[in-house]
Amino acid sequence: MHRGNRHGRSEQARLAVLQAADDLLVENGFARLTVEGIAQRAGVAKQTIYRWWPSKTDILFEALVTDAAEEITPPDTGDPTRDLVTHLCALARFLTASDAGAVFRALTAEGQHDPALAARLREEHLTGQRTRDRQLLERAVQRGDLPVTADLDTIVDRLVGPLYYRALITGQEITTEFVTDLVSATLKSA
Amino acid sequence: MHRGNRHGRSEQARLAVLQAADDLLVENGFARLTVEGIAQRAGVAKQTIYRWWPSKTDILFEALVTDAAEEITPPDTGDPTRDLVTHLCALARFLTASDAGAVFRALTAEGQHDPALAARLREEHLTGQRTRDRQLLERAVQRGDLPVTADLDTIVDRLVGPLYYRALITGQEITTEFVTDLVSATLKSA
Amino acid sequence: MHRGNRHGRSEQARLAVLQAADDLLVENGFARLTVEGIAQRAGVAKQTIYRWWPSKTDILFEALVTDAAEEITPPDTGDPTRDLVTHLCALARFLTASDAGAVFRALTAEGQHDPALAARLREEHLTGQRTRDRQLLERAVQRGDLPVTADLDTIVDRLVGPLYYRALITGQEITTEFVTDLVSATLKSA
Amino acid sequence: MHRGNRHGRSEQARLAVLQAADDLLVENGFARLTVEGIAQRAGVAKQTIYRWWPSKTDILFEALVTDAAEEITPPDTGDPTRDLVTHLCALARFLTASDAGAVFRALTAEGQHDPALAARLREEHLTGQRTRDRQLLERAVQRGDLPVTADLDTIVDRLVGPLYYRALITGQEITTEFVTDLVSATLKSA
DNA sequence: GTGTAAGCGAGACGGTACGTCCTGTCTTCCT
DNA sequence: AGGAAGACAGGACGTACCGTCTCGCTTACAC
Repeated sequence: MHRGNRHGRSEQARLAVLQAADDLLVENGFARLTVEGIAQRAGVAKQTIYRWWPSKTDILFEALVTDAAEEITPPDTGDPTRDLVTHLCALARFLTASDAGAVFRALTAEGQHDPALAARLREEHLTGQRTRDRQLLERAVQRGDLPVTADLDTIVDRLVGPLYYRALITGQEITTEFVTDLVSATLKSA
Repeated sequence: MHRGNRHGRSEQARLAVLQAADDLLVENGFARLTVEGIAQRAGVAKQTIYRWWPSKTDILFEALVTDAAEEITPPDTGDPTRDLVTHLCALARFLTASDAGAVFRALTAEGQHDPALAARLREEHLTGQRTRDRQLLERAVQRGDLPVTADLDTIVDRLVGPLYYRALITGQEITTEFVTDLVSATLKSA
Repeated sequence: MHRGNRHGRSEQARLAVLQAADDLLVENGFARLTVEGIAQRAGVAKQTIYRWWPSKTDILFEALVTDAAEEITPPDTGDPTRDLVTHLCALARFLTASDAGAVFRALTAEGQHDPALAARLREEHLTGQRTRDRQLLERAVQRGDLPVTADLDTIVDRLVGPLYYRALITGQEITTEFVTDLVSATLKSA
Repeated sequence: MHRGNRHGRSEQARLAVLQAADDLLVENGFARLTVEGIAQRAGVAKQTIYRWWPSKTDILFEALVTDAAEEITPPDTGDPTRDLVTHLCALARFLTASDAGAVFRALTAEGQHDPALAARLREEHLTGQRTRDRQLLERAVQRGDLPVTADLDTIVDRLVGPLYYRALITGQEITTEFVTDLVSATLKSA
């Protein structure tokens, strides 16, 4: 089980820690997520965690970046509007129902009182996410569903903002109908 | 300075605790906000805090409800669109720049891993806030700026969602222009 | 069980700690004596220990001073030589066979690399012990068994030195015969 | 500095370790003597230490045995009493003022809670030391300064006991006068 | 006007988790 | 093959707060 050598860390230990952190977060919530507990669950020494991750949020961070991209990569069926609805529904599912989404919510929460974490979250996750969101709008422009003059960034805000709002703030359900109406209204007004 | 008597709690202690909690949250962030610290800053015994508030989030909660309503009560100039822009700008300022907003962000963050807190936040703050938000739309309906068939709740989501998204998630600035465009596009498409 | 109040510490906790430290030292030896272990055995929080004792040696110290004096207070039968033998045998037993003696040996050991501890051990234990040792010699002087010119401090060294040497260094048994011979030879040569 | 070869252990590394252990013991005391620190000071890998010495006390042990004998080998001037005083003064100096003495004190201290170490210390150091001590007494017997019936082992105890006692327990200075008186009194009473 | 009871500041208590340090084992590379 | 490097599991360290408790003081109503 020991890997110890001069050329780098144990991949086994790294994955065990990420998995344990993910599991414990989902099981017990962020408040009860402790480095001590992660170490025990992962069968790893605390020092090994502190050696590679400055804090427990960094562990979650790594877990998030690893998982998120694949879960919410937009489809491309040739019908931008339909793809948009599909993609936003996937995003809603990610935010409300997936393990990675739980990690995202926890990190966003921490980011409220930790500007550095918030910044890192934007750089390493949100930027990529917005790029994926934009792709669909760019295809819509190409198809003529949106005017070339449209401010796509603002439109992204108008599309995903209500989803994040419902998922993180009000907790209202995000139905397909809600998404469909949101998309059609937003595209129409652009 | 002791109040000690058989008929009720010390208002002085209550206010000192709320103020201390608010200050320490803004100064040090939520992570470093401790009951121990609040007690010391407020010149109050820990037991006095535990006697009246189940947890430190309850202290913040009381501080929020006290402050929030007055900061974001919508105006009524007779011009619903203009009022809407004014109100949403005030909301944006509340979310990003006020002390009460910092408390709101902290509680929303905690609510991500504490469903009971999230529910309470909705009941005691968000519901009232959405009611205030809706009032403007109802006036717009009366003025004929919106069709009577419009689903006002959904429109509220589309209006405030992007603001919360920028304030809590991306951290992008919320300019008057952004709000103005958001309002006109949303009303147009409804 | 809790005492917590403004008028000082819990005597119960104090005694539990002293007893646990004493027991664990005898059972496992000094090397395996940990604050963690003492706290657990005593049913006390680590912080309670750190609050009242700067280090684990201080705990042992308190245990020693409490116990030692009564174990090795010299007798007075009117026969100084006999009393001397009795007393030195008691001292030998203390050094080699008693719990308090185990504590003494451990602290003396620590004192080898901690001058402050060594000094404190002298002040608070050894000085008293030597005073008790001297009393017998003073009585011997009064009886005429020793010349008034005798340097009693030096004689104490010659009497107890070999006992400490056997007990702490060579581990040889200290028989009554050895003590008897030591006393008679030492008194004769003084 | 690398020796890495196929022909047995590096004498260079061995000496560096012994020297480093000795230095660090004198500089920082036993409590702060760590295998990690010795390895770093000696420019040697931890594993090299663990390969050759079971524990850090074994390192000190080897250092002691190497140094001690030569420091306290008794002289032979033909005057046993004078030699005895000289030798005991050398012993006192060894115990209180030499580097090897510091190692001896540290090991004796450890021996208080480690019977195996204590036994080894007796076998490999103390036995030899006592033999050297005895030689002088045997010469004294040959010269007629001591009766042939004298129990030399007991006399050794009476001579060196007070020295160890002062050096390790009370910390009193060991003056030439003290030693001279001790020797004359002891020989007289034998 | 005295007695009683509730709220108060204070702070010790048993605990949990923190982040650091060192141990002794192990693996890999270099010589 | 020996030595250097260094990652690993384990576990004690001393610290910070947690939430509970008991204390002795200070009121102010109730008798």
